[in-house]
Amino acid sequence: MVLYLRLLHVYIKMIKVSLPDGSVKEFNKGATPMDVAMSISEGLARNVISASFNNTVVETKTALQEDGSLVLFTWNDDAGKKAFWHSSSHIVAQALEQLYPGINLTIGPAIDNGFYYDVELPEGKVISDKDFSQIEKTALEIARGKHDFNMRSVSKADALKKYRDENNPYKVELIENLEDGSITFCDHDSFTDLCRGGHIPNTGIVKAIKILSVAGAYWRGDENKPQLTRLYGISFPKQKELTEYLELLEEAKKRDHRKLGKEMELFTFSQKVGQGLPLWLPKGAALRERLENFLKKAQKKAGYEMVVTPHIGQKELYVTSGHYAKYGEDSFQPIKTPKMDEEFLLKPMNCPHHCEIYNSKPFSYKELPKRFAEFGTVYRYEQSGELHGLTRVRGFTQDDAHIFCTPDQLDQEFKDVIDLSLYVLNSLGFDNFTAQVSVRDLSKPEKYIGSVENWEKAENAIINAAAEKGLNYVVEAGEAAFYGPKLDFMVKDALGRQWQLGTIQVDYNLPERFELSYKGSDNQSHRPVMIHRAPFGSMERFIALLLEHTGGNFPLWLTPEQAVILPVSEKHEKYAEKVLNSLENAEIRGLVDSRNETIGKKIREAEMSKIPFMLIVGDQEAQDQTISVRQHGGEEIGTISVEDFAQLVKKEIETTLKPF
RNA sequence: GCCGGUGUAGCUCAGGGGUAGAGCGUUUCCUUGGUAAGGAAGAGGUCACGAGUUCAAUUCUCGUCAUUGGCUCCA
Repeated sequence: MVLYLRLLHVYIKMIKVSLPDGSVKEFNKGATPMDVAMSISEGLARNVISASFNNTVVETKTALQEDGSLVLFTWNDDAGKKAFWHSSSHIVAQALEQLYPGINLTIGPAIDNGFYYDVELPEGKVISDKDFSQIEKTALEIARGKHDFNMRSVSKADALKKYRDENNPYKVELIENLEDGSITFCDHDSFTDLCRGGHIPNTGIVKAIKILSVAGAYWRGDENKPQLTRLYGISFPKQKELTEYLELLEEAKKRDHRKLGKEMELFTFSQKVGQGLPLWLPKGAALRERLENFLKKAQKKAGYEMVVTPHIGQKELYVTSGHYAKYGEDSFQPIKTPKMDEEFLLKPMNCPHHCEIYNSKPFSYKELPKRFAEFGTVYRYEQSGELHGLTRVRGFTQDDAHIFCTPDQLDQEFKDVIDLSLYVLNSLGFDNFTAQVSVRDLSKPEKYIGSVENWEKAENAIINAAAEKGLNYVVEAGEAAFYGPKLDFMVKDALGRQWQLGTIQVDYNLPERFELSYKGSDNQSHRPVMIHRAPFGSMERFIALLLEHTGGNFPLWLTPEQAVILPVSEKHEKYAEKVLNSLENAEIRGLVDSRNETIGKKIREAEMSKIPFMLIVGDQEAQDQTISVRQHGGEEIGTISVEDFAQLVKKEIETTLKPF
């Protein structure tokens, strides 16, 4: 019977299309997603720009040949935007072909915010931002032509011939890696491009195109291959949306930590000191101290012990750890001493030092885990082009700690570190982070040291812990450190770029290399497991992201001077001090002597420093034993008593800094 | 390291082959004890650095350094 029905379907050329709402509709074989949209409503048909059929991206005019599930996408769907932006990259490519005859196109995918196209320009040509408006204009003219996007299959031989004739080695390379029969081109207007599909119906839907930037990008991401010119762009179905997007970018720039750091006098750089070596100004140093104390407190409760190690170590130390072999050449070069053959390296990480601390005395299994913590400043010779404000520097301080434990304790320790990391992120208002589990690239075993067995153990331990803690995590192959897999907490900056903050890494290799051991209950010597971890990651990057997230408006307890108390004349100073003293229990400081300064100036200074609470103390207040409290920005909270204010501050601190 | 951009007063920026400008800030004085207050007067720049072209370079060219958007990298 079933067979009969199926045959009947084939006979009358009908297909069943199931839709996301669960409904199933019948259509003539060869119906397109656009036909399906039309059958639902005209409005939907006007807005549908892309579709997926049986989980494969299709065009809106792809003829459906079999039963299956169909999802229609509009501009409001991510998949719709992808199709829109990818189609836009075709339009821009056509504009580039018109403007730069002899150009070689390579690839032009959609990305999270827009699209890019990698091209090889004709000899001697460059594109700079001055050329953007011309490209945008040309692309828009093409778009206005309302040209349909049409897919067609091409044989491998024909495809190769086309691009060999055009002398485009990049497309040839791409096609050579494709299977004959699966190769498709996409045409619109007079333009043709190798493409696997996913386009909007026609170019006319694209109403606004903006070229955002130009950059160099290596072919296939390989720095040994030719460098192409990459144009980044974005497009919208309405001009207004482009304007809004550009305004959003402007807003984001205001939260740039480099701008805020300068305004708030937190840190600076000096050409004389050197590239990528931040100088912390008094207010920035105070902020760092606050953060350090916050973490130290939590770590103390979690059973960590502080240690201190020097900033340099003998070369031999890093040869033992394996870091020298891996990074020696590309690092700050050894420091010589008057003695022959004696070389020291600036420490690029704290682990080897901490291993030697562990080695300073024998441990029983009863004493484990040992948790050694240090705010350790390290130096890494990052490529000059990679330096970026405080997020990528050459000298930075890790909130580092190494946990030495028995294999049995690993799971629990790892989970405890996850808890600590989450506590840190949550306390400081980072709610939008993702967890990334970085594992080996199995195809490149030469990149990693240590036994396969240990790697598998470590990777499983991390994935289990992440799953059990309910983290929203992704697994990235090939992102592991050379000595072990890791779990990183990723946070986006103001412009949406992802940065790694906290990190937790399982390491079976260093204990091996440093011959670490403990005496087990069986009276035998055993190898401990090591966890590297840094909940902030580095003070520098963490503060950078904290600035971009808060726009500089920190929770009360974080600012160097949380409250300014402004006695308006000498006779009120005693009273101001009383206010101060009553607040001191709540960790408030910062009496500013304002005797010889005008009120307005002090207020201005306070506001510029983004101090969230300001107290003005005068006759009235002294008499009533009250304070008038204003929040940053000038909004008056009200008049309250000294005691109430102290309570308010205490409450603020308690709610912000939940006990760990 | 590579491909683009940028570098002018403390900050934000304009200018442009004839050795410099604005706003804000800063200094002094006056006014005002109350929320980025008003008035007056001043200070402050080898126009990142070096070389070249030129009668003349801050301006044009090249190099260096720094910075910035990407790529590669990220212990």
